[in-house]
Amino acid sequence: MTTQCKFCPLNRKDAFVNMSAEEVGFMQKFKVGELTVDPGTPILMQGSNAPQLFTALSGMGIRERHLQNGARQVINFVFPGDFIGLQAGLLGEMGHSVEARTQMRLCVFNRSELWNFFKSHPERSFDVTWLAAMEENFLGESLSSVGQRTAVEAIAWAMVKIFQRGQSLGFVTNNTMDLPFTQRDVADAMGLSLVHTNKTISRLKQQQLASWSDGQLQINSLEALAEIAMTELRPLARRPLI
Amino acid sequence: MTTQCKFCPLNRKDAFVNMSAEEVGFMQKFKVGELTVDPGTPILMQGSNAPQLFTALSGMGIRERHLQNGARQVINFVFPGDFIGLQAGLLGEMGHSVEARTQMRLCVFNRSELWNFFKSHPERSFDVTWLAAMEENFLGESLSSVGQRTAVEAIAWAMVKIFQRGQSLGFVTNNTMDLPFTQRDVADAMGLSLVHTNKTISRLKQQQLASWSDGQLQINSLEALAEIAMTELRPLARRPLI
DNA sequence: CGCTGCATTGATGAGTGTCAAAATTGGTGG
DNA sequence: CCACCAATTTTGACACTCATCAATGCAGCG
Repeated sequence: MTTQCKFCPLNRKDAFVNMSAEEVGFMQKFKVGELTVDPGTPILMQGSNAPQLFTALSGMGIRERHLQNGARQVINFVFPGDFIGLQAGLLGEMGHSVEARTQMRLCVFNRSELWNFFKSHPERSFDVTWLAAMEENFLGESLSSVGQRTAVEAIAWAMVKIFQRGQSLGFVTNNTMDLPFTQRDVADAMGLSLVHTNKTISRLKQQQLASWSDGQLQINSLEALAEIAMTELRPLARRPLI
Repeated sequence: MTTQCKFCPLNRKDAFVNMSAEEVGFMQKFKVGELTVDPGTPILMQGSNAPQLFTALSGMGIRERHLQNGARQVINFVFPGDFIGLQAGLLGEMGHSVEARTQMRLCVFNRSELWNFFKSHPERSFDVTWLAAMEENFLGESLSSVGQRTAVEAIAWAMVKIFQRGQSLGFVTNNTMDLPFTQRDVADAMGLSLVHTNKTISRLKQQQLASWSDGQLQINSLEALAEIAMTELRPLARRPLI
């Protein structure tokens, strides 16, 4: 027997909407197991018709999409609480791959149950849709970054977004959090070359705004970064857990 | 009394999943009216908390997002059958604006009814989520275009996507369809400058691949374009109508 | 100890952006 | 029907951000 949902460590974090005991009970039935994967492990493959859906319990990863010429676009970064596989669950095919960047613990659901989900628990299906809308919203912001922001602006924006997400999950102490991603990941996320990304990051470091080395991201002034990124610092909404 | 749903012209197109008479009846109650707007009219505003949701019945438009420095990212193009306002309906705030590019006829729903929707008609709420997942998928593709494709590739990609959508809606005759967008719209969609977009389009015209002038897009070889764009030509899935 | 992957740095050049102006189109009113 | 205006498209010249190439350093690891 895997860990019970009522002991789920995420449900206690205030980044998330708390579930009622009844809801937890229902989710428990929906859950079919737990999966732990090592860094680098592919979790879902672009184009695949995966039978399983996941919620990230711990660890981080990336969503990425490959083009025919080998180019890679990182769609976004995966944090604990993220729901993985919505596209497979609904469309029958993933538009992107998901890959672990740290060791990750995943809560596993059965895709075939998704429909029961909608039928019997409208609140929960509403939550799924809420997450989808949130994702759509975020991708719109990303698109604006890649399309309209300069390299510095884009990287400042990415740092702000990542850092805020980290804060909400309690990953930040002393303005510092662990970042398991490579500079190539960030470069591919912002549509920049690795070299230029590297140079841009060092520029931000010189300006004492943010430093990222040895897998540690330290932000000196989130406000200053947000200013550069032309984005507003707003507290993140509480997310529902699936 | 506005036009009845059972006479909705979209429901007959084979781009869409057909609704049962019972479903149509339910949607009829959900519908609160119809709205016709002129080209250039803003339909929803970024940041607004709109009380109404729409389904485009006819005409085209764009979703766009503005940055603080005035830059604009076109998120995507709106075609008949598209559901507009999901973010407002679920998140309470739009992440982007929607603006008409031709005269548009819109089916108007009341946002406050959305929850009843989920509660009483799981199939329909499933459809809403399906559309959200589809949108997420598309935005991932767009992100890849803006981030990884060159100017020619990106514009070829955009043409393929628009043309395919046009085909599925019956807008194409003689390999030609009406395009009410400006080159600036396309430029802002692909993260390119207006000038470079213009020159790239003329290059495609010289190569006899596609010509776009006088609001008419003519595609000579969709296959060749798709090849350049590094994308596969797959028939579009039937979309549910909301 | 020699891999291999990642970060870092310098040099060079190409793809795109910016600027500016002319050509074209469409709409409006005299 | 013509004159005028605004919006859009088109073209040319030039500048610059950013990509590419290449080499070095550095850490982890079998």
